[in-house]
Amino acid sequence: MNIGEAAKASGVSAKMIRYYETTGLIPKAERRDSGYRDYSPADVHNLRFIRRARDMGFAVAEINELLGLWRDRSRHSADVKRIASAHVEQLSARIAAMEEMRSTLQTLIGCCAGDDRPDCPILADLEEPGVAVRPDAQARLRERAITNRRG
Amino acid sequence: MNIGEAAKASGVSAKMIRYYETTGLIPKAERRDSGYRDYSPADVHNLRFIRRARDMGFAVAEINELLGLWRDRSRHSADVKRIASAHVEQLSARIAAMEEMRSTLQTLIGCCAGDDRPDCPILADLEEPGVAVRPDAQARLRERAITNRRG
DNA sequence: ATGGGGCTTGCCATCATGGCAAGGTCAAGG
DNA sequence: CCTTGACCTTGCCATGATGGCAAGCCCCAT
Repeated sequence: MNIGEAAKASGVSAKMIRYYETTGLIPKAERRDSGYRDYSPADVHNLRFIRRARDMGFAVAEINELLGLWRDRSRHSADVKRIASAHVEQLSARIAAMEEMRSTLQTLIGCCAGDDRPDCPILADLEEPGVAVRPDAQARLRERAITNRRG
Repeated sequence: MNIGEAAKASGVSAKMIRYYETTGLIPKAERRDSGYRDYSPADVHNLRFIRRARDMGFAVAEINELLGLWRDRSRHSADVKRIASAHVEQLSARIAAMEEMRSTLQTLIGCCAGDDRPDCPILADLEEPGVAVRPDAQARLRERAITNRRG
């Protein structure tokens, strides 16, 4: 199986398959006389595992650990669970940070006329945080944003 | 004002101030005879705007647009609002993608004993999606989105 | 005048991915 | 058999925002 076929079958691009090989995430592929890499169904199975883990947001270093545990028949599921839990924590932290950004921006957007006049609470807040929108107005707007998405 | 003082006053690291200068986000700083960059309070004001916009997750290219509108006294607030709204959309998309990852992982984690035995639904799902857990969680992950960028 | 801290530039690294280019290989059809 | 087009190879460059390191110069206080 050529790298292009393996790519289609696994969902991992040929470019990334080569990259994973150079970084040691996957073993070096067999080569044919032509120099072409040759992949077995087992290799594709491996790649699909990687692809799936990437889809869940795991970093390559974490996937390396997961692959090790996957291969280790005497693994402890606690180790897998610990990696996954740490990743969930990381996801939660990033989600929270982005939600805070979004909330702030939605408040400001809700205060912006969005017409052809120059006055803009969004710019005003970037210039001097908290001056353009008083906290109580912010709180009201946040409530509306949550309960009624068209404020 | 030296770059270090400007950095402290603005919250932007000296390194990033130089970077913003090379990329043209901010104009080239005045230089003293020694070659040291010299910053005015207005420069710091500029940098704080940038810092704040970064805190809200705007990319540097977007901040460039925002700075242009900030300086333009004949701007239309609609243009600012459009940029901010687009960014909120982007944040929402990333948040949704990460929430789906988290949801899937939490389901799997909830099915994992987390002990010293090797059986692990997390690995099982990475190997063969949807076999270890209910099918509805599987359907969600099929949608794959761009998720790894910082907000 | 000396020492320590700040400034300069420049280069490297991150992380996962895409793109481009020059050249070799394979398979199908004339 | 030869051409053609699709595919493979390696290698280098770019991304985006940030940190680190290093060699060398500058400034101020003792």
